Amino acid sequence: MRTPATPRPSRELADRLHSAAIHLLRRARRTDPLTGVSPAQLSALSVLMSGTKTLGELAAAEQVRPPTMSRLVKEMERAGVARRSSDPRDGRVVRVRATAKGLRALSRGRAMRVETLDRLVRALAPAERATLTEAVGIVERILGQRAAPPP
Amino acid sequence: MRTPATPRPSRELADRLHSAAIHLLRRARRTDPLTGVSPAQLSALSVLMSGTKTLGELAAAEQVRPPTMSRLVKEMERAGVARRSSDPRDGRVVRVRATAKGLRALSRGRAMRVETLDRLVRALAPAERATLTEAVGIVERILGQRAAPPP
DNA sequence: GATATTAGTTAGCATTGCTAAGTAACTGCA
DNA sequence: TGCAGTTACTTAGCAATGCTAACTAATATC
Repeated sequence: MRTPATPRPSRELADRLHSAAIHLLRRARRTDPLTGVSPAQLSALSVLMSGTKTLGELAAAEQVRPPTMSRLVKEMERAGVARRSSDPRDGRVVRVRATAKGLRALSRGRAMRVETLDRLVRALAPAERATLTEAVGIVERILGQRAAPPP
Repeated sequence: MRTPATPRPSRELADRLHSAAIHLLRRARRTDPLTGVSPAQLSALSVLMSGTKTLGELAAAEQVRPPTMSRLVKEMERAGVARRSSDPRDGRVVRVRATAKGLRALSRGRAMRVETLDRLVRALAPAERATLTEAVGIVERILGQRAAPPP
């Protein structure tokens, strides 16, 4: 990799941000197998946490094609973590929602991931935590993540 | 999700950190297919960027079992992005290194990912960039990223 | 009512993960 | 030295998850 004659600070930051995100997630994911739910199912469940979605919406949220999601939902039903129902307004649409079992698995997996990260974050000095909190807010904002919290 | 009576600030930070990393990477990865190299190969190449690795080291770095890496390296050889050689000191060991073609693909893919993030970061105010830079440094540190190079 | 569009499914393929079991090379110790 | 155990990797075979192409059924359009 060649370093340009005039280094661009924002570019270097983007690079380090990228790398940090990769390594952070790699660390967090280690506990996932303990949920007994596969990674794709776990990820889909996280989308269903906010309520029922159509199969197409779920596929879009997961950045996956409809056939892939169709099969994944079938497996999730078989595993008892999701249920499908038909839309009374539009017979083409398949509505998908998480079961209690699915939500429990998601919650457990999430808790373990967060606990892993929390152990790292707890060790920080208050000022560092503040910096990190502020930075996370910035990242959420630039990704357009200000998802409105449910009332 | 139930909020505990006494919320733990570090736990909430860990949760947001987790979510931010997921969404950041999801965004960055969108350009990957343009490299013509599969995701697993691209990730393995990033490990090989720092030089030759044994197959076992590569598997460990990628958090994958040896058989999986064995086959991946075979595919990478077939695709012309990596080459294997034997270790003169230990006949059991397989050394793997990236080819020029592999490094080019990696570099291209990385550049596109970083460019995606850079576009987001460039829009920030200097103070926000500074905060983000500091935060990335903190994350790098708590993940213990100064992996000791082998002697 | 014929035609076009949309939502999902089915079929078939490629990639990538795993475990179990095998091979070859090295290590250690009587 | 020689044989047993360990280590590094490979092979074989299975499961999960991604895709495209082609299909069905329902709705929308004209």
